[in-house]
Amino acid sequence: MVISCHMQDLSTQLKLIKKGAVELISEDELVKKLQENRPLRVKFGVDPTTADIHLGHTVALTKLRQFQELGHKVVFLIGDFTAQIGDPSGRSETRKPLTAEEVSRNAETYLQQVFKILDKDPARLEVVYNSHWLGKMGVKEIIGLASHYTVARMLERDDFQKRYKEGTPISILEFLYPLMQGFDSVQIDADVEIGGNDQKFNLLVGRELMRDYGKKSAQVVLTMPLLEGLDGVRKMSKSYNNYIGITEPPKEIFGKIMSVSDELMYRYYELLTNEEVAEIKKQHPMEAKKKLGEILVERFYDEATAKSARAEFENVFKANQLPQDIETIYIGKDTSNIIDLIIEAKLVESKREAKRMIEQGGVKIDSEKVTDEKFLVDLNKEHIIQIGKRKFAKIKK
RNA sequence: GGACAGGUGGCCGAGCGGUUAAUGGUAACGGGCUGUAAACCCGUCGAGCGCAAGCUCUUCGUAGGUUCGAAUCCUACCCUGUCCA
Repeated sequence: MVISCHMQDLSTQLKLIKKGAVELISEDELVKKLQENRPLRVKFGVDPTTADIHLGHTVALTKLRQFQELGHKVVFLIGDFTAQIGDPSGRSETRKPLTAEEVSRNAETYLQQVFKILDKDPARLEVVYNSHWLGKMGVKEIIGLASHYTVARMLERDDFQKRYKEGTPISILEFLYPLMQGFDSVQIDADVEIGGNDQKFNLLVGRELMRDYGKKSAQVVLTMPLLEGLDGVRKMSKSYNNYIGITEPPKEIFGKIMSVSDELMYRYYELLTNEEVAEIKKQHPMEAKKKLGEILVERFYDEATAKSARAEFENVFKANQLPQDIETIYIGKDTSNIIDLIIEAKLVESKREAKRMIEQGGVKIDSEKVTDEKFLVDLNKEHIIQIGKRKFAKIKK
């Protein structure tokens, strides 16, 4: 396969690359690189600290895909070594380091999900692991690396500075992180590195290190906005539990989108779709939201699935019907009282919680609200139990 | 190494010998309103037993101790921050 002959003209490339980005450092340098008319090496690194990719990650992945479509090569870096250190970026406390096993397990599933978005063609995608070089460094080399940066400069980083002022701990380990990430760029010979806005500092360290290590040209830095999570306030993150995972079931993705505020919906349109936000705002918000749900489900599954996710939603919540596929739970008894039943079905965590649910009118059997805590359920017949608005289960003996 | 300050429920943060399963905020959950929106309003929010009033167990960094009784006092240890070297 010929790689470099499909290069688009400069202004077209530049326009697409800048679309949605927060910052490009520097445009001049990028132009120079593009003018060399070769596939650029576009670095993107992830720490496989969790196995699942969520919508927030797809902002950058979408950008990478665009680079691929422009004929460039994505160097996808799995930070299997750095994941064991724990990057504090964007958070106010030290992250727990992971074990090697956790990391490699995560990396595997992570890649599977990345392939849903990126082109797997080896001419367009290279996957590398930073343990290959970082794992081999000796103390001498690490000290050498550390000598390239100063404490004062480290403390320039926003979150370090904040934590330092607040008196929250920063371990020396964490100072090493940006250096290692930067060293990755040296190893990879990155032309461009993409990252979230919170990564800006680390990405810039990469630029400096590349110069220090005598590279002809340093990487260009392209930062993308952080996607707000479902609460609309904090960034989307698994640890805040405000995320939509791309492997989640279609109806979950659709449902979560529907529960988002209108304001946030438009933000999602801006960062995750090609739609014109101004056009979208002309529609009824609910209609627009359903459409967004469809677009996203289609991206991670397919069109038919997207359509049925929407139909399902309309059935369950508008027409007040039951979902299509309810999990069936088998209980090995003829009868059971309602409290034990929903505990056994793992719909609630404790008896106290079960009682509360009933007291507050959140438990339904076969669409009938249960008010009696002692309600006895005949399990020889199949029943449908509902807890709250969205938990359903079929119960059988 | 020295001098201080601090470690409380998912998070923040009061309490500083009994009235404390522990004020308040926030998150979460249930209900109402709605477009399963958001905002807002009401309620719940360690666990087990009991129809209930209530009873019991576990929880305030860790381990001991004092006391009729401790998150609160003492001792040791661990962890964090500030200042000095």
